[in-house]
Amino acid sequence: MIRRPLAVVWFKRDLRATDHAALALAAATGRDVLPLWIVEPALWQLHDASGRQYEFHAECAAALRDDLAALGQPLVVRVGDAVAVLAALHRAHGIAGLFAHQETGNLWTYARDRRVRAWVRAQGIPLHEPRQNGVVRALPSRDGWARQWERFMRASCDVAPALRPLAIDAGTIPDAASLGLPPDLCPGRQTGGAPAARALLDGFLAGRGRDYRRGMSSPVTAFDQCSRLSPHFAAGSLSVRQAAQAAWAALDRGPPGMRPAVTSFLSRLAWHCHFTQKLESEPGIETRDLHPALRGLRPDGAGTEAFRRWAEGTTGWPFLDGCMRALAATGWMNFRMRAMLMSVATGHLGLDWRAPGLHLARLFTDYDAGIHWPQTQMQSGSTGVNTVRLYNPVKQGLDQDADGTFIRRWVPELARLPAPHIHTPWAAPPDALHDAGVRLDGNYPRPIGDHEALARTARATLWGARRGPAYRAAADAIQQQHGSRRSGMKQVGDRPGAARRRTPTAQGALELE
DNA sequence: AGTGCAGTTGACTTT
DNA sequence: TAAAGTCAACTGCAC
Repeated sequence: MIRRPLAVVWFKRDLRATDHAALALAAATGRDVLPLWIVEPALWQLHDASGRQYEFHAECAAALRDDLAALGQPLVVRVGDAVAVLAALHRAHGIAGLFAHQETGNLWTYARDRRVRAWVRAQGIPLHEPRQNGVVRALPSRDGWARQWERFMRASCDVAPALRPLAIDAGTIPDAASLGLPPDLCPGRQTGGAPAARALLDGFLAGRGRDYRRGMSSPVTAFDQCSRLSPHFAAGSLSVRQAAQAAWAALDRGPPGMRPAVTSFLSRLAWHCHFTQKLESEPGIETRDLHPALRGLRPDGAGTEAFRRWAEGTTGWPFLDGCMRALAATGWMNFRMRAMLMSVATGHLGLDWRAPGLHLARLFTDYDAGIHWPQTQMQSGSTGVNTVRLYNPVKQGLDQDADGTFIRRWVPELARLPAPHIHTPWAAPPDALHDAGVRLDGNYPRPIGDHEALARTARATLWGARRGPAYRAAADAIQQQHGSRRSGMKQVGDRPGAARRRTPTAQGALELE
């Protein structure tokens, strides 16, 4: 039998057929192209993985299978260890080249990619790893990063190539249970796949996002007024570049009045890559406090009563509980409230960020290590670069949900309590509680503590760790490596003693809303 | 019509 | 992406 060695395109978190450099490169070789998705059980067993994420990815893969079938060869799916699957394909068909996008994942996928790299080298198989977003591998310095981001995003996207059909079993996409994933009830989960992504993008730019800048802050409005593209970026069913180019097109010829929203959206696309770059440059961010002075500051919270109540949404702070429950039921939460959830866990409750970080990772359909772990450390005050930001769970509720609409929906025990008591049921008059059918520590808990006193303690702990001569030097080094050059924050080379003023835009250095 | 004053607003600092 | 505190300028109002 004459073997025709294959150009294998390994799809990872890039489950789309368009703007896919690895697919285009493979097709350009003229060889038969095998589009491959490897479902790795060990990856889905990790503590940051969940059923909702897998199901979303599986829907993306199913849509990709259809898109590729239309091009000539459907997606081939195999279950198992990546090296084992590739080795089996190599034995059966011969692999002439492996094509896969560079990607920034967690420590497990980082190690997995190194194993695959070692294997292809040993086999003499050429490996091609093109870029797919604004993240730069082996980046020597952050200088000029923003400029190269725009250059990459402005470059034209690859169109999907025609594929020759192969006589290879396409395999089936397994369900979550067969991978050993526990049941993960998420009735409001978003739907995966490039068509769903395109519909969200088009709808957002056509007018749904008109009030984006104001609407993103409150969970009452954010579910409708944000783009909701995050899970698609995480699975790759839409590329950041495809979104950026659609946004630029909307600025040129989209509906009038959308300009502020689209401009904000574009800046967030850049931030998406900015945060991923941090993890790409320093993968240890997943497990290690960025600033040495903050290591070991807080106890591991896993298994504690405080952690359990935080994770279940029964802290007794109604707005916080509502946010946690809404996240569990939908797989999504707006940025501000994500920060509040992490801030309360690591601030008021004084827990180390790792267990809360893993809990949130599993609840996020859009979990992406490159966004999540840099954000987790920032929101916990572990980077040492940013100021301590403790969110007041009651004040946020009064600001973002003044009339209690959101709390009523997600904390139905309190639904009949009128605002403003719904924000502070522990302080409500007994007859108001009675009339609303609320029994404190009966059907809704008293708060886990006095949030103002807890915040004072947290502030003292976090600011206390910042005193000491070694603190500033280490913080400066972190800013130099990871900070945005647009931020207006102190740069090495600033004159000592020069005013380090932060203008309102400079405060926005790490501002996502 | 000017004055005193309590309360508000916004800019800025500190934690 | 915070919140609380300080301070000065401002406002509305009574007299």
